[in-house]
Amino acid sequence: MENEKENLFFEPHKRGLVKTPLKESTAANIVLAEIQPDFGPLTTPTKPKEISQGEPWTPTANLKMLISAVSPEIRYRDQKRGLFDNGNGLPEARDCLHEHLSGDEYEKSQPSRKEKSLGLLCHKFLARYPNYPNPAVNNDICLDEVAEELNVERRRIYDIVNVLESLHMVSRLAKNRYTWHGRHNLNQTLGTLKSVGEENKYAEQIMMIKKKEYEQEFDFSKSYRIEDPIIKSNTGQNGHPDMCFVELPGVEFRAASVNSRKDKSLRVMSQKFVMLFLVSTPQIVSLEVAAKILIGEDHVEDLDKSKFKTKIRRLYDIANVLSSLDLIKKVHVTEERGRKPAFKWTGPEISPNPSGLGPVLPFAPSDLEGRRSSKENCAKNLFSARGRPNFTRHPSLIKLVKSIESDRRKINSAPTSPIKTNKAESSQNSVPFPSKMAQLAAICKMQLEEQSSEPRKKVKVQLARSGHCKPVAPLDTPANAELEMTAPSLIQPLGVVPLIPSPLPSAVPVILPQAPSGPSYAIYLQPAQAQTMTPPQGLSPTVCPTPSSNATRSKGSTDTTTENAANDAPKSSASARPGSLLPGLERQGTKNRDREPAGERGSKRASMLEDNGSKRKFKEDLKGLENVSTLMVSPTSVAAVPVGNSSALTSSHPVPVQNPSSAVVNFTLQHLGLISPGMQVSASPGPGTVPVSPRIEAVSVTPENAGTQQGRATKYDVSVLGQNQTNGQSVAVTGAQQPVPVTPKGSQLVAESFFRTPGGPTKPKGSSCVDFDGANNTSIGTLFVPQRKLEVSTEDVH
DNA sequence: ACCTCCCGCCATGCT
DNA sequence: AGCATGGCGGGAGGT
Repeated sequence: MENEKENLFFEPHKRGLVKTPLKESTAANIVLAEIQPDFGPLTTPTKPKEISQGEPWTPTANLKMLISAVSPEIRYRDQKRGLFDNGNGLPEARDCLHEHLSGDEYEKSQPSRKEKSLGLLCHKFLARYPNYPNPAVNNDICLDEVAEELNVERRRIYDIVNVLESLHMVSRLAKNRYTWHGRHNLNQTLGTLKSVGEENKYAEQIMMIKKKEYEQEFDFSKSYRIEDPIIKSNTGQNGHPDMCFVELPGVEFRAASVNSRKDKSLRVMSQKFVMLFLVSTPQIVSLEVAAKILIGEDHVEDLDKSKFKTKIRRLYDIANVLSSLDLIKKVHVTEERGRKPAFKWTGPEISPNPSGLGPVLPFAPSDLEGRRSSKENCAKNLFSARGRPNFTRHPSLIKLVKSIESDRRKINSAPTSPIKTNKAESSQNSVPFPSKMAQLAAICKMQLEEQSSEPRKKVKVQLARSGHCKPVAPLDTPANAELEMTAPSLIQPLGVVPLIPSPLPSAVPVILPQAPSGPSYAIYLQPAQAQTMTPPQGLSPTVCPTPSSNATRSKGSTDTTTENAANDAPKSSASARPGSLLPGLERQGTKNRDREPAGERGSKRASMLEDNGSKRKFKEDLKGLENVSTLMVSPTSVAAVPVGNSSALTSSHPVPVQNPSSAVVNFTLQHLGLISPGMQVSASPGPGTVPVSPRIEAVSVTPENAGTQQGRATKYDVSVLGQNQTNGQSVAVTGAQQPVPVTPKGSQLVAESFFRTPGGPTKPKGSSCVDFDGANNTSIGTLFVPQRKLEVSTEDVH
């Protein structure tokens, strides 16, 4: 992680490949990762120690040292590592060592549970490979070797690889062999997942669950049950396709065995989990909700507690890997029920790349190439699957894929690399260290960044500005940026949020045509399901935006204020892939991310507002809301256009849905009391647009591993509900995310935050937020929700 | 006591 | 049969 830079174009662990005895490898040593690029293939593995500790020259290394100095835990770990290094993986050696130790000592020498965590292991694993591998090089991964080198059971490697596979960061080549793709396809994959998530109406589902919860809450007599009629109905009827696995051509599973595998549950779960983040507005997803949704999709019938528990366990596994990838980070959402573990998306903001609008990040030359041809391929086999989700592809496809890949390699050889160098920074975040250290780490990081990436930052800022100008916030993402450049016309104003539930064009699975530049994705559906998919029907009407949130709010209001969330977004994202080709772009994405919270902040305040309306009343309100929602916004549509993604709109909906009428919407909202009279939701992103976020529930998000993300403690109020609120989304789309045209100030802020945020010591709760981007800084308006008044303000609260 | 999630049994399915 | 995969959930470490 930390040193990805170095890894950039090195062949992924050749050493491993050629190396004979794995044992020598330094499993432990690699911990944070730094792999020296040049281990010769045949050379014996260099001692990890050298590697890991001798990185002084790297900024990362410095950071580590600092952290280590400060953190006993880390130091301890390092020490252990040292031990191992000495023993160098030879079990015998280690044992001997242990023999000399007293029980106590022995214990200490034993890696603690934490040190064996999947997250850490994943970091080690990732450290072995460059984020953006040179396709020309051999990027094969031998699971056995990796397992040995990392000193873990192969089973654990599967856990990691399966998740990576779900993101197309690796693809299976053959038994025991995978190919490392790194992040080349990541954005594209995420875009696809987002599209699929939208189609699946995950946003709606989340809302429903939330709603249910609220209702239950108020209904004391009811005990909390996982099984929900709603869910069931959703899954069953709403055509929720039980999509199995979204593949990216060229990266698909090649081994028949794998393809045939029953469910690929971990992989599928991982994708779905990611989808949830991508479609929810505050990109925060609680494990509980995620588990319910995932279960719901599968077999609602069997929902039971044990299943739920199991699901949660799996989600933790997945979350650990995703966290290592810096795509999410753990937070806590405080609701009436108390603190609930949740995860916040910290990955790049992405725009759906469904039908063809370009993939999110077409930049990489390599990708372009692959994409080109992939489209065709995909389509064909999609349907191969018959009874069960079949991942098997037609032979011809395989050939295609191969050829594509070879092309890709040729093409890619030089490409991307240069810029990527910075990634190290981002990865650093991932290293888990005590939250206490987080700040320190953040600071260090900041410093490092400043030192190393000044130029880049500037770039980022610039991009950000441009992004602001863009109508839709999401556009800020790299992808968007690209879009903008290439096809400005495509971009739609925020207002464009489709209020009309549009039947998903893509209903049938299948292939998501890529933009010209991008490859298409094939979604394998169960045959039966595929059919179902089409009608968005059932659910949409029901969706009730916020009601539940309100409820929550009341109770939760108390908590609400409290938290700080880390908004590391700016930093994390920025740092995340410094090296990437699209540094600037990515950062923008980050910005967007940051922005999102803005709306939430408002909600927080709202939370403060007290309502305490009677439950009954609340319910009534809910009902009203529901109706409204039905009337005005289809969840689906909302979901589809999460953050005002122009691309999404265009692509997903063949016919750009025009906002029926912002006036109508406003009227409705006002009428319902969802927004204050003064407020306006405008269809087009413009100044004055009011981002209204229905999420009433003010939830505070507390970043958990500050360490990972550089924990800056910034206050970040998030309404949990926001995740799903349809309404919220719809409304939010309008304004919140897309701040008005960028004001100079805004941009400045951005820049500022960019630099400052990370390092900033914890801000007192109240403070803050400045980190978000300028866009947020404007207070937009107040949203009234039944009983509660939500203040939607993007501005910095203090 | 609850949250996390490691660990490894064992089913599944390919070779 | 043997091996690769990976579902699954008991139960233990952490807080």
